[in-house]
Amino acid sequence: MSLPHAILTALLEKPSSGLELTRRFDRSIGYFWSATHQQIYRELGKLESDGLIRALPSEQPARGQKKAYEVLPAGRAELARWTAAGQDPKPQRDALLLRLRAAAVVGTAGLEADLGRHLDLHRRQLAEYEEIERRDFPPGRDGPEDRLRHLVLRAGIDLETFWTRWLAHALAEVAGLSEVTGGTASSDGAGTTPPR
Amino acid sequence: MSLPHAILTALLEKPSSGLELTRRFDRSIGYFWSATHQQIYRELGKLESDGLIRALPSEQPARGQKKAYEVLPAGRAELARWTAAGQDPKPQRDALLLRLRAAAVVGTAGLEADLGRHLDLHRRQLAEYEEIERRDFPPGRDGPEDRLRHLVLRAGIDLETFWTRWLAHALAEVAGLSEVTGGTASSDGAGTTPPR
DNA sequence: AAGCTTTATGCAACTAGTTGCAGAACCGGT
DNA sequence: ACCGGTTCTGCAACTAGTTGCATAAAGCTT
Repeated sequence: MSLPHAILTALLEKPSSGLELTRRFDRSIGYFWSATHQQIYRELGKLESDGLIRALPSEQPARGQKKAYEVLPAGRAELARWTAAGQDPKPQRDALLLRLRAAAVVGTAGLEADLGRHLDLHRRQLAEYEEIERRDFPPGRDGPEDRLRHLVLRAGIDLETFWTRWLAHALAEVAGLSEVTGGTASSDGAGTTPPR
Repeated sequence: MSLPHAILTALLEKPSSGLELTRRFDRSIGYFWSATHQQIYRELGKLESDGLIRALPSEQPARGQKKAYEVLPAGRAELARWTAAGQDPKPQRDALLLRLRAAAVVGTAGLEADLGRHLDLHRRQLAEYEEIERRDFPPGRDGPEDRLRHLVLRAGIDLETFWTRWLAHALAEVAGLSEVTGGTASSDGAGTTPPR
């Protein structure tokens, strides 16, 4: 139940149309709460009919016509309420870790390439975050809002740093394994599931 | 599309009934791929009708009666296929970071308590992981399967370490902010959304 | 043996997120 | 003025995950 609040936040930062929101989700907000344009349009409709946002009155709002929204007081209040409320963390889901665990049972064949690809992706993301930090948070700018936003960015940077390190380590480990066993570790499951 | 593979992995490690699987998901597998008993029962049915697993023939399988499953060769093959195949990482979703960003706009009121609660949860999880490491990976045990499983556990430990550190830092930062502004930073949105 | 609790399996309905497609305006070039 | 690509909005159908409840057997209690 966070998408509407992600949208409210984005709209408070700057009133936007559906597509503008989509683009901003692809850049900044989407780094920790991604959404497709479909979700966004649907949610905008819902938020409007709930009276939390409204379409800025401009040109006639026809199909294929840009339509910008702004947050109403009720929307700001709802966002404040949600921000203050406690929430339990969502259960984790990480397919890569799961695959590593599966590899312990069925063998590591084919894993290396994908680990490398992930490493590359995380390196890129890290570089992007660092670029943003350089651009948006030069030493000096540190009003309350900046400090909070910087904190969030730091989480992103540190997370990507963690993943690049871990993936590099994992890659070395997996490479070591396939070297020893000649391509696949325990691909017959011996040692874990004894043949019956 | 990872749940069936999580189940196959778990069943290869040890044939189990639905409830046993559920419990094991709550402990080890669920740390990086959680699932409710509902998902598991449904998926077991699907996997069985697809011929990837089968019910161990034992007592008559009536309702309210334990029914254990084991993986068939086709299931092992499917798991190996999936493990080897490359997959794009799922888009990130982190409600806490989102809330911090919202707080930059609507104020930090009420955040501190919840940050503290999250810190506590992550500390507990970290302690649990470290306990598992002590118990299951004493120095010496390092066959191929152990190395891979240990690698996964290390990811968990390092992630939780990261979060506890970051949360402690965030908590200090937020406390500093509310001290300066008297409880809420920029709760009227000034500075970000100039009043029109 | 009658009732209560726990264990185990499962159905049905719902919410959130994804994918594929389509239609209207707008913006160039010819 | 017409055509073709791009922008912008949106519907419909699907997949994955969650919540609430039902039902059957087994074990314990009196």
